[in-house]
Amino acid sequence: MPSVVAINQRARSNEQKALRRQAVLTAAETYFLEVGFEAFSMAQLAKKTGLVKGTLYLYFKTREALFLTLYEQSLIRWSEVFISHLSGDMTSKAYAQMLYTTAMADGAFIPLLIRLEHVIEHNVAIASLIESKRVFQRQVAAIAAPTSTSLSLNAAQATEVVKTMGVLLIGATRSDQGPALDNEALPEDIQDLIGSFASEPLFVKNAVRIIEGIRAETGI
Amino acid sequence: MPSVVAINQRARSNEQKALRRQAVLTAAETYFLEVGFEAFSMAQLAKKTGLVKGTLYLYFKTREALFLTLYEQSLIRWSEVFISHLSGDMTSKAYAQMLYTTAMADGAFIPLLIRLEHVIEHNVAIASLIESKRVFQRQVAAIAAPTSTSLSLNAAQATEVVKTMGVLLIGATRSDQGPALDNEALPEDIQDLIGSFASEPLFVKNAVRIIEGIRAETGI
DNA sequence: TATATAAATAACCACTGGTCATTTATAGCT
DNA sequence: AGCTATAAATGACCAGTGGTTATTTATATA
Repeated sequence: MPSVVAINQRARSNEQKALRRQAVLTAAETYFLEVGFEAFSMAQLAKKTGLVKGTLYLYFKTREALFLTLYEQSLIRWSEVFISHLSGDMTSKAYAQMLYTTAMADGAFIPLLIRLEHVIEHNVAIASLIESKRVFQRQVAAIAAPTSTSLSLNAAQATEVVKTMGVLLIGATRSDQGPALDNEALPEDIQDLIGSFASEPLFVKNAVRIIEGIRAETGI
Repeated sequence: MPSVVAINQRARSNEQKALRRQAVLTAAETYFLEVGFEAFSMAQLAKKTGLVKGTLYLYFKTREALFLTLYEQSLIRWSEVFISHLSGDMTSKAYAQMLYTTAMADGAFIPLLIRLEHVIEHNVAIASLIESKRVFQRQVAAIAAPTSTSLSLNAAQATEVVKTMGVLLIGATRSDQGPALDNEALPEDIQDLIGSFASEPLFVKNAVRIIEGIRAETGI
């Protein structure tokens, strides 16, 4: 009764099935990091896993269901890293910078987050969607607690900061999602324009403005 | 020499071709508003225009090239409406509210804006991309000028406000892009969560924080 | 060792965006 | 008025997509 499922073996126990499912997810994440969301094909993923396309649909109802799971995992993973980097007393700038750095360091998190509502949530069972929202809610709470002490905010303020940071992160990192125009054949004015949307300062500066704005609203 | 191109006629002059191209764009926008980005198919669009799929590719190199043009047109259209609603002296809240309202009123603008970098720009000739960025730059400048007087900011601050508002708008309207779960069969905690991301207050509140943050940085 | 079960398969489906050799409307010339 | 060169329009075609399902087959159990 092997607990590891080799290729060409069948996953029969629940444990084996969970293992195979996770193996698919791991392969999917690697493949996703290679080719991105749009070029990601289920047939290719099947080849990478050594399974066949139809088998993948035994483990995930749709392509988007797979991505939703990938998103949940990356959200949890990033949250834990971010929380572990929060310290007792931080400036809003240090906090924002740490949030940005840890989020960017997780290659899958932002690209998945960015496509959540537009694409991923549109081809998923409602039950999965609800489950995903609950995971989100739980992670917001998990981050809000240390945020409250790090930034000396009350609980409601900390929760608002966390939620708002997510919103800002999505907007600010948009420029990183454009095509890779590695060749600097772009005219200078366009390079300047793109440069003025560099995601890191865009995020950090506005995160600070928002956090300080929330803090200032204390007594009102 | 008719200047209007009827169906089953051929567009030969440049003027006729431009007209037909615009007719395709108009049909595309209507169709887009009906079915959204993901369900939009070139074959269906062909049927709606009375042309044939291959003919569409005479006017647009790719599906995304069509969407890029639609985006440019909606950007210009919205800019003009927004500018026309700016007055000499506005609170940052009134300004933000007007920006949000006019942007939402244009059904195509935000859904296209949101997909610009992730999808649209990835299947378009570099020349078109550059052209599109120039249109963007021009509209930012066109909005920044009245913004400067409306909010009593200097030119650099006004430009930063305009650019940052775009970033925030994308993040804040994300929740509107989720699947239409009209049925209130959602559990209450999920409804509350979704409610806490209502795009309008999310945008307006944080826009004010950012504008006031930028204003406060004047003397530094 | 035989059998029931369900995991895995492979052929299949309708569809997609995009291409291109062929057809044909028509502007301009004789 | 009729001819011809041009290029707009067509439709058949392509490789690929996400997803389905009847069939095969590995394997736990009796």
